[in-house]
Amino acid sequence: MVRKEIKEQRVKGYFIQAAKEILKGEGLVCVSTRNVADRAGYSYATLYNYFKDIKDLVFECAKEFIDEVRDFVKNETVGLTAGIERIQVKLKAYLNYFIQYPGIFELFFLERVSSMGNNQKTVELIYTFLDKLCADDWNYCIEHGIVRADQLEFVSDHIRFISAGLLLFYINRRHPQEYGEFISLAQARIKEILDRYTISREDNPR
Amino acid sequence: MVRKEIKEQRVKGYFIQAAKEILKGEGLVCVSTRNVADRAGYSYATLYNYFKDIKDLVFECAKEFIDEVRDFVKNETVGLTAGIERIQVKLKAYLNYFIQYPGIFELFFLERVSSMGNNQKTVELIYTFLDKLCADDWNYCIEHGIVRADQLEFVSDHIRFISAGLLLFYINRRHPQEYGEFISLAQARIKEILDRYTISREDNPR
DNA sequence: TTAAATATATTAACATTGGTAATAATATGA
DNA sequence: TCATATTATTACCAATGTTAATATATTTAA
Repeated sequence: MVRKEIKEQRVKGYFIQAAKEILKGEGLVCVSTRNVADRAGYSYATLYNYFKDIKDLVFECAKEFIDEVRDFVKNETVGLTAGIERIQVKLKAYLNYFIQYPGIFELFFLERVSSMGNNQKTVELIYTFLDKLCADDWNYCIEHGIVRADQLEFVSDHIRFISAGLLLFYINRRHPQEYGEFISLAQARIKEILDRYTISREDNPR
Repeated sequence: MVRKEIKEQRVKGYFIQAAKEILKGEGLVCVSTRNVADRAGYSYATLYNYFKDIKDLVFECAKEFIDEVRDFVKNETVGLTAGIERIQVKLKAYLNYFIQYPGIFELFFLERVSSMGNNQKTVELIYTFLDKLCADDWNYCIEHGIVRADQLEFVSDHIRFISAGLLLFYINRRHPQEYGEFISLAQARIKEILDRYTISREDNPR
């Protein structure tokens, strides 16, 4: 019966919505069965009719947040054409999203892998997400001789590590203390990496 | 009375020792009042006569682990003289320590800042630790014109961010999957950064 | 040395978690 | 309408952090 599945998806959605709201507002630590169920308008035990356990629910949220980050970044880059400059804008938006919702940074990068059970696919999705986000731009850069194809992996990995490191210290350790300082620091650092691994237009033979 | 304080320190030490063992072996998640007290040979409530709460105990451990990492790194660099090569060796040892004891990485970098209460000094100690570890070497490099003084902060920060990012993805996300791959990746990346910000001996005017 | 005072440790209890099983309520189909 | 299947809830359990009351050592003073 299809009607049954529609209903099931609907109720699942209520729980996911509630958990997402808590994650965004109060962070992972506040996502408890009681808390989520209260907000969804159900008893906490009902949650177990729709999710294996609380981690299962949290990872359903993660999946949806991936789309949300993508949309957020897309929204910040409307009208821009592919290339190094757009990578910088995308990265800024990417960092800003996690600063706005530290709970989601926590969920994406800090949550213990042990607690993810069989959600390895979601973990992989998160890991490769930044690369996919900038894939068009990297392709453009390679096609136009702005980045050497054999250096692509190194530079994109480098940016991934730096971004995670920056966010980790800013969100989790308050270094630097001010947002303005963080963002200018981050941008300078990203610019430096991109400069290092790109061939400027003047030098570009084509 | 001094005797009283000696005894107090002694019992405190038993709890800290027990907690450290659990942290090293099973990680932060297993450090519970009951678990620690059992291992220390006391009731769980006794713990509260010596520590404000469980986080207080955990941060006492953190302080001791800082010394432990320092010793570990020192031990791996006996006989080496100050300079870029020693920084590389120190960084390798630093990374290896956290890979050997992921629970301590978790404690140092992943534990929520909110749960640290008034231990801001310890947080600061952890944050500046890597710089202090390499301070002699950086000084040597500046004095010998190997590193430009005005670039020191940038490069040492860069290394901090990259190290944290590398460890985060390896320990918490299993990327890359193999230790061998991780260490060669990490070393290549650190070497690249150091090369970029150092003036090679041949180029060195002195 | 022994009784009072102090310090230390333990038990009992509470609240909050995640999670399960039995039960109640509701919807579905003949 | 009534039996059946589905869905939600209550009542529980075990583990956690934490506190208060109580028991047990230890020290101090007579």
